[in-house]
Amino acid sequence: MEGNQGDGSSRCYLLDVPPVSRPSMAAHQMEFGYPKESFQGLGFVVPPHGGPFLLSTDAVPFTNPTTTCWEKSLSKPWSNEEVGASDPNDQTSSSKDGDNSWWRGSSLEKGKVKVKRKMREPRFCFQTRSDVDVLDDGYKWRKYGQKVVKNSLHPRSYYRCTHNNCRVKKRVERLSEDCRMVITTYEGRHTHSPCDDENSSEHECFSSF
DNA sequence: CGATTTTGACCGGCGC
DNA sequence: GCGCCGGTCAAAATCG
Repeated sequence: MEGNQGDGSSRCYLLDVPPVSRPSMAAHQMEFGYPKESFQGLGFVVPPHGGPFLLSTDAVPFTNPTTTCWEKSLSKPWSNEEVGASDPNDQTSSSKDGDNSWWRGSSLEKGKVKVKRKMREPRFCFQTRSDVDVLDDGYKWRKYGQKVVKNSLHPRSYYRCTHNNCRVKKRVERLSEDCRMVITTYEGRHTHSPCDDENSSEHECFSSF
């Protein structure tokens, strides 16, 4: 167990999103409460365009008592078999096997080895207090599944970035103890900037990182 | 009409 | 080896 997942670059952060938060938070998004350097210091893998994911309009700093930040313990160490590079920053690893077709890629040879796609993608887990499930982080997501998981009363939703070359995924689930708390887990890194998706001028600020 | 969501089935990994 | 569980696929339904 140990020694294998110490590397798991999964971090969790707790943010506090005011109840008025709407699916369009991005309209008035702002950087977390802290500079992106903070994330890097924590082992955060910053997406190509800069900072990680922008979420809350009311992000609280780590020093705030209501904020928790923990490293997500992975039951599965995301075996990084050969996906090699072992460096999540190595973007080539993600572009080599997927040739951008996440939706058709595996439809073929269904009976065969599905894929050894157990690559260790960087994962960030945010715990936010919000009444909306999907926080608008500037990217466009498409839901591809929903599952009821064992330890949670609420179903977990699976989303993928709709951008062509981007295979970033995210899982969204609510805490069973507190249905106002939403846990969003991002997996992978975007190969594009948010405004690339939305092409809505509102997001231009994203690319400034 | 195209894009997105829903939903059940399928598959692989892991624990027992 | 078997069963459980999480994650993904894909067809159908729904939405804009």
